[in-house]
Amino acid sequence: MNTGADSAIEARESGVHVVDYLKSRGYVQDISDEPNLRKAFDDGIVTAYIGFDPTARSLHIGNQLGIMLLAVLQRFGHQPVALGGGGTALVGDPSGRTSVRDVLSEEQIRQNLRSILPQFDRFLDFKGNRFGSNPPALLMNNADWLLELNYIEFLRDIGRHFSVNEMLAAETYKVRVDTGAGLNFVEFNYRIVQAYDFLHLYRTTGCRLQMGGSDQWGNIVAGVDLIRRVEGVQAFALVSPLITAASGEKLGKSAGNSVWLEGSMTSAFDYYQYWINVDDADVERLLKLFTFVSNEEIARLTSVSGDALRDAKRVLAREVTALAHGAQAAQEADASAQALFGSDSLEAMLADPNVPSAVIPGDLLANGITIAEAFIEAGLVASRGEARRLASQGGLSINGERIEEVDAAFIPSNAPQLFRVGKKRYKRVHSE
RNA sequence: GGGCAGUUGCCAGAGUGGACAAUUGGGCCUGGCUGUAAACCAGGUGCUUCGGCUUCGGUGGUUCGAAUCCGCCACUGCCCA
Repeated sequence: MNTGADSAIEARESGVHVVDYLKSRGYVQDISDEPNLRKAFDDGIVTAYIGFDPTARSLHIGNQLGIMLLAVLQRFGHQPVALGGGGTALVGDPSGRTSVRDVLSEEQIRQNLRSILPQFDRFLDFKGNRFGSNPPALLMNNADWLLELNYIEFLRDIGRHFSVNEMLAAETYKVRVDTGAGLNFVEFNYRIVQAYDFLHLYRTTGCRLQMGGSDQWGNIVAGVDLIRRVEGVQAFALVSPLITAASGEKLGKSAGNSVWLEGSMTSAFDYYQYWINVDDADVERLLKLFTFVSNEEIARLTSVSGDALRDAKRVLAREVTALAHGAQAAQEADASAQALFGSDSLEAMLADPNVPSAVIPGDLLANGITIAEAFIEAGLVASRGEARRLASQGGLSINGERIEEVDAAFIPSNAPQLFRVGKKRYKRVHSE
């Protein structure tokens, strides 16, 4: 089932141009000067960066497209830079926001960065030559240079290159001004700060390409302009389309919650489930964007329709989970999914250590609890009222038996019991 | 600095003294049909020992009774300077 092959590495070996590979995969929405960027790639190692906002203590699926862009470039022998926005997060990007963003504390951001940075490790190679010949990826934090900026110097050297008229005309700011939603001065400066990042990276690492989602186009081009004005050098922008699920929902949202890369926030099992549950219409696109499965294999997998498309989803879920959580975790998540959904075997589900489990402590059981309370203890429902509602709608079961009366006494068992809410939420519950 | 408007449940947004746990839409959840998909249909969506209890930016009042009236505070927007 695991295809094993890495289409980016194969493409490089067979002489496909990076830009063509990126395009064939659907990563490219816009490039600032494609002919010259192609030339730059041909002439040697290109250093490229993407910024990541440390607004939470883990990256989520929404960030993963950017990681993939970096990962592809590295497989083609170029140098990716993952930039933690420790400094810019203190400012807050107004792009795509209709209201003023909450600003996190410096300490909060620092903590977030510490836990985020290791997550890149599975996708990128920080030592070098893991994908044939390739330079090591770099990890940087813009707080390192932004925090020590001198305001007056910055205004004099950088600020003078920016036209307020031009900025006000930009969609990002215009929307906020026109709708009267408000835009404070700090946010207004975000673009300038990000442009400065690009300049700084050019100066310190020779970075000449910034990538990102299409919503970042304006910010990236501002950096390209700044580098041209200050250094007289051509830099490039490459942005990917904004990826939304067929449902119109933002990618990476499950029931309105983000799907995280951090296993303690979203388990590998749930992560796998997110991908296997994607809309039929999204499978092909997601395989191209989030895996290294070859174009031919993807075409083959998605040429079918109906039920058979589930094989494609399974490949998607396995491959992406392997990237984010490792091959072992992907294998286990896949096996668990088979146990839960592939058969009706209660024994299989109960025996599966990868199905999330919960423990009901003995001191609670000593006094006797109701079924509703047991579900609350297991973390499957929030309140008795909810348990009652679900039961009346036929949504609760233990070991496959529908619960009719949630106020009945819960009967503990020495063996684990399979609690279920709806079709997809399961827990193996142990009574102590 | 001055004038005006606003702050309601996950979101949008009704409600202007009792019939309000609060109309409606979206979202979400459950059931049915299915393929762990989509679409569609139905129900649900504060907590509860089912007696009640706690919610409408914060706080203090008025009143038998306040999301609704009054004072102060905070935040947001608009207009003027």
